[in-house]
Amino acid sequence: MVQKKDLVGADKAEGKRRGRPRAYAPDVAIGQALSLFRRTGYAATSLDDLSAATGMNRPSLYGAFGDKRALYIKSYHRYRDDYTAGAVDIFNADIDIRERLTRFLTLALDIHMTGEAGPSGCFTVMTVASDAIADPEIRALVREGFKDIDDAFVWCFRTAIARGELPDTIDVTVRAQMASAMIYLSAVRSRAGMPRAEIEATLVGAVEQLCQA
Amino acid sequence: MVQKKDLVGADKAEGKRRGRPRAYAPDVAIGQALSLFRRTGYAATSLDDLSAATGMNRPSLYGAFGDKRALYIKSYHRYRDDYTAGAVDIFNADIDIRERLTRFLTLALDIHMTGEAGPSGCFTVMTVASDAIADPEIRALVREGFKDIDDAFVWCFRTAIARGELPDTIDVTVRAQMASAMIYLSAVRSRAGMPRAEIEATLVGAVEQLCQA
DNA sequence: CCATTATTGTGCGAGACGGTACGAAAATCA
DNA sequence: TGATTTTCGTACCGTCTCGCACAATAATGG
Repeated sequence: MVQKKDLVGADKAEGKRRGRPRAYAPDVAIGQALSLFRRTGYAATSLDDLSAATGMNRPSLYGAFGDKRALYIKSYHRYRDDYTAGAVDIFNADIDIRERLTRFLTLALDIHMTGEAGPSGCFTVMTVASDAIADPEIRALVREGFKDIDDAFVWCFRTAIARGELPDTIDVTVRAQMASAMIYLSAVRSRAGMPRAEIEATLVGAVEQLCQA
Repeated sequence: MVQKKDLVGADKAEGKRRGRPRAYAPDVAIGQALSLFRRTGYAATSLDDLSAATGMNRPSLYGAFGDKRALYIKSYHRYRDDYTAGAVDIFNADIDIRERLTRFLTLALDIHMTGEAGPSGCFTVMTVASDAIADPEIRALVREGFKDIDDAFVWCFRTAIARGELPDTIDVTVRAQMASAMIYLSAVRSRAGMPRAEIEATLVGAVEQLCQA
């Protein structure tokens, strides 16, 4: 949970920094903060908890990332970056619609299932369900996140039509949003503690249903 | 937000109580607590907030419902009761599968859209996304809630097959869970602030898709 | 009219919380 | 070595938090 004090490698790109070296790697700390935020949510996660999880004391935490809200937003961006990194391969792969949807939903399930103390679910859904959604900036991030997923699935179905795998009579928008809904299902049920196999079976069945002509 | 001090009618069924009369109606207070919990979540809602929302001071709140956790659980039961009350009519109605699914999803959307300061979403999804999910009892309640909705949709599709509206070759379980997923979509997107018409259009399209032979 | 019962509401106390000031520590630079 | 720069880490502030003690209040019972 806590970073090692030595061998941080914080000064990888830039030349030797002037003062006392940092005892942490900022990107590692963000990852640990993200883990904790995902497990316990925004309000229930204290700065002391974050301090313990990152191995940084509160002032360092504040100095490096700003206040709790700023750290949360940085964690959110980290989450999104991790997510999209995994999605790129699926976009580029030369596979049919069933395979593509399956990979997307499996990727989501993988992410939702991660967590040191049980599955943590989807950070975006966590955020929308928290009081943090009252914050306009966070609200905008969340909506953007949902839209990106919708767009990804729209692209999937359009590509499938272009490849002749589905007729162009289907309602691409509706199918894409139903696929998004299956991600919400994965998020919610994984966090509720339902067994992975059960959720996976549902997703597989949904893919089949969504790929019907 | 705050209950009127007079004309409570707390002593409706039981005979005259002995001591000083209550300045609140317990069921009204639970409803107000539920509203607040739905808006701000478990951790971010303080007893002071609940006190202000119900018009009861903290000691009365504590004496009447126990601590915050107990009040949350009571609020959850209230939410479920309200929900199921609306669902009964839909179960009993002599309507086809499209109409039945539409009514269920519209009922869900109605609930998710309620809230004094914008849509509050689904209390069950809020709970699963909060740190309260670490509590075994609350966890069990949530899973039970999800299962009930699944079962309701399974019943819908089975009934549709029995009425000859759908072939018995469809995967009832998968379709039911996809319908549940559309409820999660309603919950998540309403709280994210997406316009009702947009969500409604998605639900309508999904019903059509789910009722395809 | 007084005792009894039940609730109200002020107000307290110990602790957690977010955030920050300030001196100690550890590096580089001259 | 000594000055400078940057970070670390203790210690602290004001506020909020939950939960409860205790007296005032308002009803009923005799």
